[in-house]
Amino acid sequence: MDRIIFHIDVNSAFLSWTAVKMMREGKPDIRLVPSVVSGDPNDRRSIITAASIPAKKLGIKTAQPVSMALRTYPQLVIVGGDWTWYKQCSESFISICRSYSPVLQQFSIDECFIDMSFRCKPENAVAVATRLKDQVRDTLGFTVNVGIGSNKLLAKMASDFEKPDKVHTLWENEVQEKMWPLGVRDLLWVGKKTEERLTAYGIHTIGQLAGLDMGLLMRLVGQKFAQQLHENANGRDDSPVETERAEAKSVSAERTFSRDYSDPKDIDRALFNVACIVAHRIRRHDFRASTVSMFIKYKDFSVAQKQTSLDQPTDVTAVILNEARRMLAEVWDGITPIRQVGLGVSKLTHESAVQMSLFEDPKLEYYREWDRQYDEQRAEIKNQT
DNA sequence: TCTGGGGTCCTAGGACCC
DNA sequence: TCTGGGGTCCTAGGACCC
Repeated sequence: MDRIIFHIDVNSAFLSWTAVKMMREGKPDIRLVPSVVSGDPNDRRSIITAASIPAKKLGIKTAQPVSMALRTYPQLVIVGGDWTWYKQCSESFISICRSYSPVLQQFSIDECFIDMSFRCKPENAVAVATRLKDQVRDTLGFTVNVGIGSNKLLAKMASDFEKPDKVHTLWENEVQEKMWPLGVRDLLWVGKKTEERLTAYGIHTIGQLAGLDMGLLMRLVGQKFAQQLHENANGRDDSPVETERAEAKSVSAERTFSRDYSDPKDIDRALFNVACIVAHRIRRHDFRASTVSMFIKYKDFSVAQKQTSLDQPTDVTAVILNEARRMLAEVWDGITPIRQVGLGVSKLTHESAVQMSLFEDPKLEYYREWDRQYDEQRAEIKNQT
């Protein structure tokens, strides 16, 4: 049976959500002028998290440095983000979508898929999607695009057509007309590198990709990816709408310095901070990690990274930090300026560590107590906000 | 102009075991 | 003494997503 999938995507999410909040405070609608949301508006190293449509028309793009956008348009309105507010907006948005179908997969903070197969007929899908989109706009104050297709890929591609506040269909019989003329870069999973490889062989459109010889495609992008690209370019995708949220497979944190640092004390302080954040996060989800990884990024954006396996899974900050410090000493000469440090853990389990008191570091109990106090303080700070 | 922060999945090569 | 092949785990690195 043919499925009916909706992909709902908030238009310029962070920017729209900030605009709604500002308007409640009696301020003008920043969606109507060139404006952007960035991490820290005062930091020259910040990049743009979301841009208004007028800003996009000037060539300002998401992920572009703020300083670059200011050069394009000095009067650009720059606002900071508010995660607490964004989470509230996201929850309200998702709950409206869920009222249309319980078979919902949240794809990110501002996107979801719903399976409407048993909820509407193909011929009234557009009417239902329009109702959903209008309901979000009229009750929450921000707009969404709804893409309709017979699978997730087509629905997602459709929601990316003209914006904002629009409903588009991309049924299988429309693939040739609506999707094949698009550039390969518009196909989901085709990024910069893949685009370069494809255009080097004269493959510019999704239609050309759809008809490409599999042998050649495999040599260009690898076997598995080739198969997926070939299916997707032909509009095929049998992945289900996953209602269960998958458990995290890794947790990481990273910090970019306001300028490049080369003093080991500064680097160690940053490593300490990210270790605290990562370890706290895994404890909160009752995880323990068996792999610790760290990386440093230099001025030229080249990265040196290391990863190591632990004998026993841990959630102790000091254990994770120690491994990271050891690896840092292996990859860094102690002189070359560093732009960014990061630390991550993976191979997560919920197993409690096997207690081998005979061999266990006697300091471990002290470390755990330190972590308990850290977690308590974090909880207090959270309660205050 | 000078590039954030948080994730997922895949591939390739080496070590080790049978 | 020299040889093969498969399976699994580990690390490094690359590409993509929002």
